[in-house]
Amino acid sequence: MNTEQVITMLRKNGHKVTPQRIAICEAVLSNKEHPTAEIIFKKISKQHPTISMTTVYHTLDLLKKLELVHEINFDNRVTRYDSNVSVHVNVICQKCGKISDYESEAIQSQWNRIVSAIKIKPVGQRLDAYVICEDCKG
Amino acid sequence: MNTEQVITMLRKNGHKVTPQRIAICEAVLSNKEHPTAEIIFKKISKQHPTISMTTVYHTLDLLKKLELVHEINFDNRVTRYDSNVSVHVNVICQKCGKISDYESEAIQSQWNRIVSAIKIKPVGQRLDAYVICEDCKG
DNA sequence: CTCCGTGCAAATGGTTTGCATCTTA
DNA sequence: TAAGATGCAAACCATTTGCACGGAG
Repeated sequence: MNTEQVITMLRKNGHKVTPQRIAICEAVLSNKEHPTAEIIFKKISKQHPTISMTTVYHTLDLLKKLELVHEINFDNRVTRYDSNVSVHVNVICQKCGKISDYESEAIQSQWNRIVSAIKIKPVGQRLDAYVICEDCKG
Repeated sequence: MNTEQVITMLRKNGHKVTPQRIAICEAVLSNKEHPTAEIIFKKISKQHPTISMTTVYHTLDLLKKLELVHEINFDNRVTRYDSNVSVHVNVICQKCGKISDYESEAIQSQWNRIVSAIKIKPVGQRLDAYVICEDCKG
């Protein structure tokens, strides 16, 4: 999803296009590491020194409604935003919290078998695998 | 997991056995609906009128460390506790928030294929499927 | 010109922490 | 009796809300 597509998407749904919104959209859609609102805020602050957390939260809510991002909580308290809305596995280290995404045809088809076994048609999904990563095993 | 097993588990790990702990353990381990700390607190309050949220939180943290429950956030803000630590799918309605568990040989084996495809040995997992349930479709 | 978006400041509320008292072992 | 558990009250802090100003359409 590039900048023009985001702008089109916003206009199509009757939302205004502001510099802040463009910056937030670009920041979250390009970051594959499940950033928090604060991480996005800090990234954008360099270009938009007057931006506020309020606007970041409002815009992320908007993107959530437009189905461009998913909201997920890996650890407590802080919400993370995932711009990968396709079927994938989040591999999360229990010690250091590092997150890696795995996405493949195989994962997709195994998941399809699971949902058809349950007889549902999900509108979304979340697959987490908790591990102790190599760095933390020592 | 019954009461005696919980008591044994606590003692084995050097923790004291108190009436409050027994009540909290029984409440969370018998409730399959992913209760919040407050739900557990209210359930126990009838038998233990002086119990506090502080104790509930402390005990749930303890059970988490002993791997008897998993901590999960389906919606924002409030943490839920899942006493089902086996491989299963949480089917969650996006509208009303109702949660159903699905567990089967098939799900277990498809998940095994996914983790072996990624070449990891997870210490735990979480599988969510988001749906709009029949009641909310109308 | 109108409506929506922005951002400051204040409120919210689930969870955590400090600490004095009580209980288990 | 010592180490740990309980529970009140206060602190915490990510997120939400109220509101006045500003910019997009």
